[in-house]
Amino acid sequence: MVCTADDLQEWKDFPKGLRVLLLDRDSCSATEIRSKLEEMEYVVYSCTDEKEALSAILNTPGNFHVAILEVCARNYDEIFKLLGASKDLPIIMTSDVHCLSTMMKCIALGAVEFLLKPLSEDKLRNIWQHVIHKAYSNTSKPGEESVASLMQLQLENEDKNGVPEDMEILSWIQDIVWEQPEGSDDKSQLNLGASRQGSWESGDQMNCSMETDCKDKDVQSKFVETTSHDLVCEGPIQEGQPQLSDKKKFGVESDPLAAENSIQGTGVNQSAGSKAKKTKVDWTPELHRKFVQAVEQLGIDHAIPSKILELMKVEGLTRHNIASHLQQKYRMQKKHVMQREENTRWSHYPRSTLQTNHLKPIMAYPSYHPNCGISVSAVYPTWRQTNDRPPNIHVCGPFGYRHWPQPGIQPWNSYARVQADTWGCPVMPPSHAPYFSYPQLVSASQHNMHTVNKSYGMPQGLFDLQPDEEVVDKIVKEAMRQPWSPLPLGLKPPSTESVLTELSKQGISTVPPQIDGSRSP
DNA sequence: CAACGAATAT
DNA sequence: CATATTCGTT
Repeated sequence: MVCTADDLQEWKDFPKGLRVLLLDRDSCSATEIRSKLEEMEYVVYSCTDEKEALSAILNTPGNFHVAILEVCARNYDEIFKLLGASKDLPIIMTSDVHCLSTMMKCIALGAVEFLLKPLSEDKLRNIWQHVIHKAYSNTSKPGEESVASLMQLQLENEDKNGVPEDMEILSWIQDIVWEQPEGSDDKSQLNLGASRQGSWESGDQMNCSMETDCKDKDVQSKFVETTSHDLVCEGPIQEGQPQLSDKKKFGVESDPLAAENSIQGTGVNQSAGSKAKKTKVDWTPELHRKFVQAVEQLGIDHAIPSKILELMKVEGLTRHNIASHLQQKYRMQKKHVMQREENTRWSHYPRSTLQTNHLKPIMAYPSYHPNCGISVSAVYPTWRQTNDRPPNIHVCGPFGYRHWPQPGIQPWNSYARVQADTWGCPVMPPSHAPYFSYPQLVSASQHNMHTVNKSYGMPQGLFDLQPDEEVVDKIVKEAMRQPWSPLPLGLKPPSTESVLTELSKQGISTVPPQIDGSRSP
């Protein structure tokens, strides 16, 4: 095979240096793609006709890690031969023609992904994932083993600062696995990855109708992701797609799939001419991620249902749905903040049981790096701070303590005009974080945190050191009675999720260990 | 009136 | 429980 799991393990700076075979008749487009790829430090071999590509693949097996092949009306047949010829090489098809059946055919024939042109950086950036997938799915079953190996990879990258625990790594992996830069069109990778070849039929069709309302059986497919925008969505939402006219060239019949981007569970409605999308919205992780992304994009201050709705571009979803979801999240956030609040008070004296043993005594004011705390927010990948917020923080009171009732600051449940953020983003000096907020894998149940963890594959576990429940409870209640009590202001360290997103946007796909600023030598 | 957030209902 | 629906405000 082209690239084995072992290769990957030893690969420094993966995916830099990944060798990409590029076939594009249009030299303009080829050049463009090439330069983008090269910016990401992929190594590109381009060719302009299929024969060349074919011989490159056949004669120098192992020379490429991944191929990007353009499909068009003219090379239609040859390209499929190419597809067939390269078993181990992950092949990404690309085209400027939006033709569903062609896409399907490509995928069915083994292409790992179909990217519609133009190929943005975002689309190209993650092509390495296919290499990984191929490599691991060839060695072992794609399931656990591969993840295990990945974990090992991560661990090896980790610079042994003792910070992350197994579970944390796991959640990294989860993050990585779940993390597709939104707005790009590449999420299909995951689906493909999960279900491997040929399963598109089930994958796609179910979007239409398969979802009968035999709910309650939670067996119901989670895979009704609302993701596959550009591939299939020709709904009203998307900007005009003139490409449709090209269909004929490819001999496609009328569009088989119509209401793609819609929420699942609409099976019921269909019959009635009107859209009676009354079915419950299932907030799948994917859907939720869209939501999250929308919120992030808007910035917490402006994340209101209608705007979120616009951004999510999910057909069938209503403002109410969003509002409801938002509310739920919001509440969750509030609750946590309050708890965390309390934790700051309780954390004056570091518990010995914590892995903070090797942390040195904390400085009262870590004026350095507001962001250095480890992800308190691991639990809240949701609310990324917006960058319009200056990095200097108002810390209330000395370390570990804040003057609690402090009049004159706005209520935390109104929209923040100042720094404080409505969502109650973490507000303590970053250096505190390690004391109480590691995503420890405490089984959340013992801490009454059940609401939080189970959803959306978020990293689990929160506050290791909780005072007795009733105490917390009491204080929480008190806090609720005094909404005017200000929260300390501060910055939230970016969530692992957003960090990873950002990194991947910058072409860094592995997680540098140093992002965890909390470790201490 | 529409959209919001909170409260309440399912 | 997760979502939907209702309610009072803006």
